[in-house]
Amino acid sequence: MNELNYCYKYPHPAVTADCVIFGFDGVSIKILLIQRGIEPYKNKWALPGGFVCIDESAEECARRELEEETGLKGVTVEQFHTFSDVERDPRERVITVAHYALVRLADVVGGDDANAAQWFSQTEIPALAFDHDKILQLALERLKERICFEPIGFELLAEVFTMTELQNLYEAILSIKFDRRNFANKMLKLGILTEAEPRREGTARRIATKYKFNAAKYAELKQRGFRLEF
Amino acid sequence: MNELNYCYKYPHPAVTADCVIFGFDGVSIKILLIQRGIEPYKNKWALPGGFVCIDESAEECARRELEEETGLKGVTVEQFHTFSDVERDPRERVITVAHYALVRLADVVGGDDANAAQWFSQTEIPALAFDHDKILQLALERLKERICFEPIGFELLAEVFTMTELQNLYEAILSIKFDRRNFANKMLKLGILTEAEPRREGTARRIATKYKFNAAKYAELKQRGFRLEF
DNA sequence: AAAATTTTGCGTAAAATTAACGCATTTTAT
DNA sequence: ATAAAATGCGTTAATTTTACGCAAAATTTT
Repeated sequence: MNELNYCYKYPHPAVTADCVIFGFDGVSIKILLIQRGIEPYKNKWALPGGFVCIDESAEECARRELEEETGLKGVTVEQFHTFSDVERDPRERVITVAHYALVRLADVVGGDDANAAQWFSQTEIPALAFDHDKILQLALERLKERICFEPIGFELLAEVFTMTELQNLYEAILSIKFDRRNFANKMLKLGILTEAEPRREGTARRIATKYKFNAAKYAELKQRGFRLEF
Repeated sequence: MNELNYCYKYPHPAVTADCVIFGFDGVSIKILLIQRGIEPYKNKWALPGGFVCIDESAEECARRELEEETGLKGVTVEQFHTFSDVERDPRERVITVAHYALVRLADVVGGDDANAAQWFSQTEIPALAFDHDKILQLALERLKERICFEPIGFELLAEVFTMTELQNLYEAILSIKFDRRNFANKMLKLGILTEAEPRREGTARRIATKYKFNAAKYAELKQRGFRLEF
């Protein structure tokens, strides 16, 4: 079975969906890559992704391929750009819809049995297959822009976190240092954080306050036309 | 010649590029639509656009189709979303890369001979073919977001304009009223406007100052990491 | 032509926000 | 035990935003 069964009056490009998956280890941003098992670019590292089936949307494809290649399930991906240069792929004309997502590193361990999926720091990233370097670069830019206006950062942290952890995340993504006290004031004034545990009394104080992201409050504020900013 | 000459091992979707073209008549935002001459949706209004050829990028296709269908030449379009729902088109699986652009209405008149291309105000827009209503709606949202951070509005005005014209444009896009004096101060403080004509002396003063957008100055500021905001 | 209205330029003052930093105590690392 | 870093709770000055006044020039209406 190697027949060419799908025929059209005009040439059709193939369409793929690729994923840039971001994680955070407490210090720096991580990116999830897979090692290709077949030609072209065999053994090269690449973004997870694959061909869009005829009965699924690009987003559905991105999620399916992500699970197949890395074991990551139920991730909410969002498209950020479509790459349509004519010579992107040596095999045939391929247009790719690039997506990104933020995941908790803790949720990932163990998903990668058969597959060579691995997290890389930005500094460790090897040369990637196809034009995936370019795709990754744009994803990083969009992540920076996005985190300034929407509270997507919380998706990278554990459900409960300290203000310092949150600040480290923002500093890692934006490559900016904030004043600790001003950062905390700004975040708290937004009104989208809730204290997660009652503060301890008496003896042991001076333990960092734990917070949760309050999605309900954010949704309410957003509807009233409110905007995050950093 | 109606043969199916282009054959593949797996099914391939068709890919199109569509354009949301914005104009401004001094009072309200206009959108350029074309009337379809063939089925499906024959005689319905739709966004300019068409099938991506095998040797052109989506952006190149958008520009080509725009010229073919409306006579508009040399427009810089920018993609903003790819629509890939399975049932978008009754003929076959079609994925579309949606673009938008801002043009000066003055530059357009006369381009539309053979084609039924027409400008519509937001309130006049009829039900559109395919999912083009959805595409247009997202384009409007993106335009609002974008104009808050990048000086794209100048592309809609004549080269030389008054502060009041600029304010009217912002108010039309954002559906917000600004204080005239505060708006002018904010715009001038950005440092991206240049006075276009020397102000008249003596007798006739009190004629609105004319400005030009200073692209060079904006480029310089942007490189230093500066951000527009409204 | 006169009167009324709108547009334009040039401000000011109060309110709100941002930015820079102090300090004592507790926890963690050496 | 000692040094270094983290945490909570502020203050103050500079900057930015917001609301609005007023008179001259231009425009529209009567």
